[in-house]
Amino acid sequence: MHKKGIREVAHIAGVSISTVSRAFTRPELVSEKTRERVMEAASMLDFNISRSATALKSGQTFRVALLMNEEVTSWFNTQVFAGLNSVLHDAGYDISLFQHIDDAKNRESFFVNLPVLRNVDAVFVASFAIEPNEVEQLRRTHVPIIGINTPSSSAFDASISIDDEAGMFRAAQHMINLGHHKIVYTCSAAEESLEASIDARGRGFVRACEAAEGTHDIDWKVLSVPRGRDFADAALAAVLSEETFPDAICCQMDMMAIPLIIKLQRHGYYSPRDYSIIGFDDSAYADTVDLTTMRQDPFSMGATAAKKGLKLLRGEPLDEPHSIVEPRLVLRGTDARLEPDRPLER
Amino acid sequence: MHKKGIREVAHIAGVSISTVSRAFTRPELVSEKTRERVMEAASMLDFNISRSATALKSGQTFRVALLMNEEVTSWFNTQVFAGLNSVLHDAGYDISLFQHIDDAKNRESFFVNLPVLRNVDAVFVASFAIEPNEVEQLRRTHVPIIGINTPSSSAFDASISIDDEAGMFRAAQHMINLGHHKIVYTCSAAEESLEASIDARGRGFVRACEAAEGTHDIDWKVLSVPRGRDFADAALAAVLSEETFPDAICCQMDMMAIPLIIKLQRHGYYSPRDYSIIGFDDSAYADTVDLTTMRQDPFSMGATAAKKGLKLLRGEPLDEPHSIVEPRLVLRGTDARLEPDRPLER
DNA sequence: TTGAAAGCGGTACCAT
DNA sequence: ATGGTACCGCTTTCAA
Repeated sequence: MHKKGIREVAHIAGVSISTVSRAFTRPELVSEKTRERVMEAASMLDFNISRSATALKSGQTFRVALLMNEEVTSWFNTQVFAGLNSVLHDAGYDISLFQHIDDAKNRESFFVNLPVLRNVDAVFVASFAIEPNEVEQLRRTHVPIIGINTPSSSAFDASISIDDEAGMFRAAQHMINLGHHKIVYTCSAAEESLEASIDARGRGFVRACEAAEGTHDIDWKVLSVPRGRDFADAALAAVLSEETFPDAICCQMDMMAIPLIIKLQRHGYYSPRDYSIIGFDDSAYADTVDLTTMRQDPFSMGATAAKKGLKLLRGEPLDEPHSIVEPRLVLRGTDARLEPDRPLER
Repeated sequence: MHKKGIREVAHIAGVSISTVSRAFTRPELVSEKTRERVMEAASMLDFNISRSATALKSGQTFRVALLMNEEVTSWFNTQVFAGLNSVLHDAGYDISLFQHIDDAKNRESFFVNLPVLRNVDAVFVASFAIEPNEVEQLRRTHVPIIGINTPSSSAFDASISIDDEAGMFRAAQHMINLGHHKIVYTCSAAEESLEASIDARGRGFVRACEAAEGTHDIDWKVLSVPRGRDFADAALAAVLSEETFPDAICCQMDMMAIPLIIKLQRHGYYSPRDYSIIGFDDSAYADTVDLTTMRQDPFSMGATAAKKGLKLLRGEPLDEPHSIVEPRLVLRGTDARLEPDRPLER
């Protein structure tokens, strides 16, 4: 009872290995009692069909690659991963996670060695742009490539993206509609080499402000701070060192907005009493600090991407290969109308 | 150029398939120029060694299972996953993620069908207890089983756990040393059926308080609220409805402490002015709210577990199969000495 | 309904 | 240094 292979099971059950195989994968082709005997023998020997062998025989790998910049531990990436896994795991696929593709070295090595070549059935790209030549490299895998929040979707077989620009446009518009005059957008600077999906948000802000300039008395400004650990503190400093404190702050993401709210309190500025602030994401603690924000749902984006990938793998047609989802304004407590005749007291 | 197998590469390079195989897996056994020819042919045909075939031949699956209760999206689980992946990915292993093993249905189905049987090289169990009979089931996989923050480590081949009880003991002790009199512990109630690692924290709190009763004038209490989405609000209500507001709050985790700090402000209670509060985890935003807390590092626990798993897979001995790590007190701004002669003003 | 046998794409032993 | 060749464990015709 040392070797627990399909042969041993077949032998114990008194059938051929073909029958054992069928008992597991196409039970309807095997007679009731034969199947029972097989299953009994199998559980006696702790036998189970080997996915490796199935994979080899079928030509599939039952594995997909997920490429992301930064860590999987960021809110967005975690949600996307969980969403993908929620669909793919049950479909029999494992996710091979390639992190930090934003790092030049990793990136180079990934696209040159292409470890996924012949080793995954599909590739998912989360949240960053890939260069045309990199797309070309990826194409060599000859498997479906699905984008999730990638700046351009043209290179992908399918994609799902959130409309970052429209979302932030809407956020800024909301601030403008509230009657605010001095509006700032706080963001961490875009990576030089690597356009991320998130950078579109800044454009939405600018567009909304420019569009409103004719009809509203507004003074707007983009406060861009370096990336890195303490981008929130940098943003705080940037805001506090403005000549006049803003009425309204649009934040690139909740992870920027939440620290700002908390730390501005220590400097005597309370929202919505002294200023309105709006985030983007609706991520952890947004509800706790009562943050008005633009909600997106990366978990469901991951799940949707996975479903598209699965269809592609089965050769089924996609009714909508490239979908765009709109973030939704979630009104909570950090936005308030600026009353023109009742100036802020401090 | 349709079939891009090892034979085609061998043919184009004018060598045998053995040589192609060696060129990839044992390059030092192949002459310089031969290797070049092989690699050229390979890249021409977009060829790469198939992991499925390697897996089949080697008897390994190059896959490990990660079992967790709840979602992978929780702070702890995400960090553990990332830590595991940081080591395992480069070692050539993918992680097959089984979530929600806390759900009775999933649990039953998992341990009965045992989908991992013969399909993973190791099993990692994150943060929950498994019953003796479940361990027995798992044992049928005949692969190393590694525990991460599992209440008992005896059933595992290796484990790494954080000393939750000692950590909270220390946290409570710190509050006591600060001179606080009325100390509460806020926690979400333990799952009936499923002892989680985290439940040991409550015991640490109780032990610290009981030990101090003789020498200190303290009044302590455990405030347990139901699990679920709004456990933090429930804890808030529990704290506010105490007969006297506590001097000190020990929280089961930062996710409890952070909302408490923020929401107690709205009720006029500020830390450390009106009370001290200490968390557990040092998770996201703990630094932002300046929370004094007990730090643990689940990422590195994941990485350590992965390294142990890898050693086990190689048959190497473990110098310390079961390790315990101590959480560390991180002093920040939410704890302060209670001055006996200067009672709290409000 | 069941069995025999040919691979799937590598690896590694044994020769040369 | 390189080639020939049995497998690894399963799936899937094709026959019986």
